[in-house]
Amino acid sequence: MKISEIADATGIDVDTIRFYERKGLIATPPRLANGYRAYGQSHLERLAFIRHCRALDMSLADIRQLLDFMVLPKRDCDDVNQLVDGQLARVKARLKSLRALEKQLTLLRARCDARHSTKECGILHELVAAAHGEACA
Amino acid sequence: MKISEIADATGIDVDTIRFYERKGLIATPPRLANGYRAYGQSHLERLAFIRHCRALDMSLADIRQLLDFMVLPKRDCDDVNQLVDGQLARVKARLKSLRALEKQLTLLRARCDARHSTKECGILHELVAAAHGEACA
DNA sequence: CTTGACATTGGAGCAACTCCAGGGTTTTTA
DNA sequence: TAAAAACCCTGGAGTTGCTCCAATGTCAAG
Repeated sequence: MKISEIADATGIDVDTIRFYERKGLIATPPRLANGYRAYGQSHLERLAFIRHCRALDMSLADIRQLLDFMVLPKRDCDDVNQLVDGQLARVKARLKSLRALEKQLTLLRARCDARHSTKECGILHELVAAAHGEACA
Repeated sequence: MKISEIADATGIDVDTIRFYERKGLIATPPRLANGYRAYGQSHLERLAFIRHCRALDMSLADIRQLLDFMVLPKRDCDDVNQLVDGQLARVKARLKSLRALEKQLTLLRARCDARHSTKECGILHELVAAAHGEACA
């Protein structure tokens, strides 16, 4: 497989694949006579795995760990569990703060629907006032 | 005010304040005889405003726009509204994808509670299988 | 035989900081 | 009073996960 073919097969950008190689996430593939990278089944599987984990928003560092776990089976999989737990915790935390954010922004947006001069803009007023309040709190 | 004082007052890191200055988000403050930056009330307000907007997860580019709107009042504040709407849309989209993510991760996590060899780890199996499915879909 | 699509490399750029070295200044403490 | 700690300065590098670029080489089709 040439790089664009494996890119199509995995849905990962060509540049990104080369980037993963530089980062050591995938093995450097053998080359054809012309110097083109020649990928095989193992690369495809590894890249598909990476893509799936990235879709779960895992960091490359975490993914690297998971890949290591697979290659070097340790005594137990507590490490894997911890990793997923950590990721889940991060996602939950981010969800919480985003929900608060949505509320704030919705309130803010409600401040301005009618008025029509920037000087009088309810949103800007609100932002300034809120900033004031925060600075002096 | 010296930089660490305004940093304390606004809750923004000293390095970040200098970074904002380099980026042109705040005016370059006058200097004391010894070359230290000397901030005044206007800087404080502007920084507090920036901090508040950052807390709403707005980009520096958006914040720059808001600051411009305040200084140069235009005919109406549709621009401000659009900006906030855009931000709200981004937050909502991110929330949606994070909720899906949370579900996925929770399911994944449920795969492994008991088994205890990495070779047998339900999570890893699941990730590999899912990646397979995706690659062949 | 030229045109176009692909491949290679190294390096720069993005956001939004964060940290560092290597210097100078001011304040505190012994 | 002197040494130590805490602050300030600058310019630049590092972070994450790509993304895009130029300059060059290779290959398939019309």
